[in-house]
This record gives sequence, structure tokens and C-alpha cells, in this order.
Amino acid sequence: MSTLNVMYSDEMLKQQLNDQGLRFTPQRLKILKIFQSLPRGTHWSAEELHEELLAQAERISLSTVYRTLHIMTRMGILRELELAEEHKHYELNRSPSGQHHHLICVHCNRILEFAEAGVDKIGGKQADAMGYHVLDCQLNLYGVCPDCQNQRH
Amino acid sequence: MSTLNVMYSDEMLKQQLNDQGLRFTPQRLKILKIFQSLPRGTHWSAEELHEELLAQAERISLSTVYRTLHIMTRMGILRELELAEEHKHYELNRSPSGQHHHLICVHCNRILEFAEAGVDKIGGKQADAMGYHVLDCQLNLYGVCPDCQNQRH
DNA sequence: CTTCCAAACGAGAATTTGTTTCATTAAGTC
DNA sequence: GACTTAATGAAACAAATTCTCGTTTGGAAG
Ligand SMILES: [Mn+2]
Ligand SMILES: [Mn+2]
Ligand SMILES: [Zn+2]
Ligand SMILES: [Zn+2]
Repeated sequence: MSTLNVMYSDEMLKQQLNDQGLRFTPQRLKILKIFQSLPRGTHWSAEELHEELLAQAERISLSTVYRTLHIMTRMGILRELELAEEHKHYELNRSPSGQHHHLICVHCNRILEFAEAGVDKIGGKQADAMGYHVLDCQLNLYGVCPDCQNQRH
Repeated sequence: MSTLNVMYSDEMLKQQLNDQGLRFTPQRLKILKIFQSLPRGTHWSAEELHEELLAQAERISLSTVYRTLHIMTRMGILRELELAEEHKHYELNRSPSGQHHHLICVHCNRILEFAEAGVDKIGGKQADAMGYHVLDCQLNLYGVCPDCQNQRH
């Protein structure tokens, strides 16, 4: 958790997997590479990741996509986001230094990111007070973006 | 939004519905009554609400349950929560005075509530800066509760 | 380098959650 | 009380995710 996950090398992934009794497979490496190649602010669903794999002529099943997303989330490599659509989104976990939060337009689903160190501090304090060990801290702001405010009828 | 929704009376619900061209039905009233009767900290899925209705011998279809949850969320009577399960949860909206956030155990799904005025302040500031009109501000802390930390193997 | 075994894989069935359709009912208006 | 249209219930449908199971393969051990 203290290293920047963007720098994950093949060897580091293999190490971290094997340490947990898990295996380093071409599928897992490929999926990590894809996330590392995405621009910041990209939040992909399992389906979107699968489509990209197909586009790159990688034959990785949807089952494996879902399995890998779960494992990498548990490992702290990815972050699973519950934004306001009917499916989950994933992004590279940039914590702690690059941690950020999300502003979601409930009309057009546009998502903006923003950094705010104060939130994580508040979250950490609250969790401590209740004896919880914090894994992730997500502030979601649901609202209406400027564009959607204008095209109101 | 300035009134405490817990006090919603039959007449207030009818008023607010009719003002929007919607109708005051026995089903909608019943669902509001149920949420008002629940203890704080109860977060119900559509399915759980439907089961309670059946238990009370109310014959309200699941379609109506979903429709009502959406409408009441849009009206600001209920709050829709994206906690880390595979379905949405609903609770009475107590904003702004009684607003609160959630601490979720990723092992046992236990949920604790906590109030923290600072979060909403930070959220409001960020949203303003980006021109968004905020509807809801939700801080979710994912972690491991004390019990689950102990029963670690 | 070969053997072995559990972990991981792919394919597809199954499940869960939520939405849509449509004929019927009933709320609100005059 | 009659009219209009929103709301309802039942059931079909759809999307997202999980499960099952036979096959493949990573990696440890010899
Ligand atoms: Mn993000
Ligand atoms: Mn709550
Ligand atoms: Zn928008
Ligand atoms: Zn727990």
C-alpha cells in the first residue's frame, strides 16, 4: 500500500501473487498492463475491460475478467467504485498519495475526480474511533453538472 | 429539504406528490410508513422491503416497490445508498441536520453510521468549485470491523 | 527436465437484481 | 358521477455477476 501501484512491474505482480499462494498468469499480467496504460480518470466496468481485451485480440474469458478484478481489488492493486450506475467500476489504486474522490452527475453520469486530503483524515479518525481497520475511503458526491443544469426544461 | 422527513404526515406526502402531478396512493403511503417505523441505522433493499410488506399482509407488487423507491429518492424523502453489496439500500433521508455516513465491514457487511459535518462542508466546497449542484454527499469507509479482525486465521 | 497437484482457465448455465410491457384499476379533476 | 391518465400487478425481459465443471497450466518438488 505504500508503493505507487502505477509502477507495478511484472516481477512485483508475480511476487505479490505467489506470496499469497496465487499464480502469476498471462491473463492477470495483461489486465494489469491495460489498467496501467489507461489515462487517469478512466473508470472501467468488467464489460468494458473485456471489450478492450477482445479489441487487442486477447482471448480472456469474462469469468477470468471478473475473477481478476476481485483478486486485484483484494490485493489493493485496483479500486472498486460504486458509482451510480448498475455496475461496478474499476481503476488503478493510487493510494495513499494519489487518492481522490468522485463527483457524479445523476443526469448524464459524467464523473469528475477531485483530491481532498481532509476527507481521508476524517475517515481515518472515525474508523479508528470504532476500531475498524480502513481499506478504502470513498467520498461520492451526487449532483447535477453545469451542462445538465442548463438543458433543464 | 429543510424539514425533517421523519415527520412526514399523510397530508404532506399527498401535497408533495400532487404538486408534481403524481398521485397519492395507499401503496406509497404504506411504504413511507414502514420506513418511518424502522429504527435508525436500518438500510433496506427493495427485496427486504417487499418481504416486510408481505409479512404485513400488504399485497404490493415488486414493480411498485421499485417504482416507489425511485420516486421517493427523487423527491428527497429516501436516500439511496451504494454500499458494497450487489444491490442498493434505502433509508429515510434525514438531511441536512441528521446527515450521516457509513463504515462498512467488507467481511461481514456490518454497517455503522457516523455523523461528521466536516465532510458535507468539504463536499459542498468541491462541488461549488466545479459548478455542480449537490443532491447527496456520501462518504463510505470500507474496512474490517473489530470482530472480523479477531477471527482472522 | 519431468512429475504432480492445486489453482486458474474458458464455456456456458444459473442466479440476482432491476426494468419493461401491457391490460386493468383507481386518483384527482370538473 | 364521468372522464382522463397515472399507477398498479403480473409476467416477460434484460443486464450484471456468479457458479459449475471439465480442461489447462503454474510452480514446487524431486
Ligand atoms: Mn477515479
Ligand atoms: Mn444510514
Ligand atoms: Zn450531467
Ligand atoms: Zn466484520
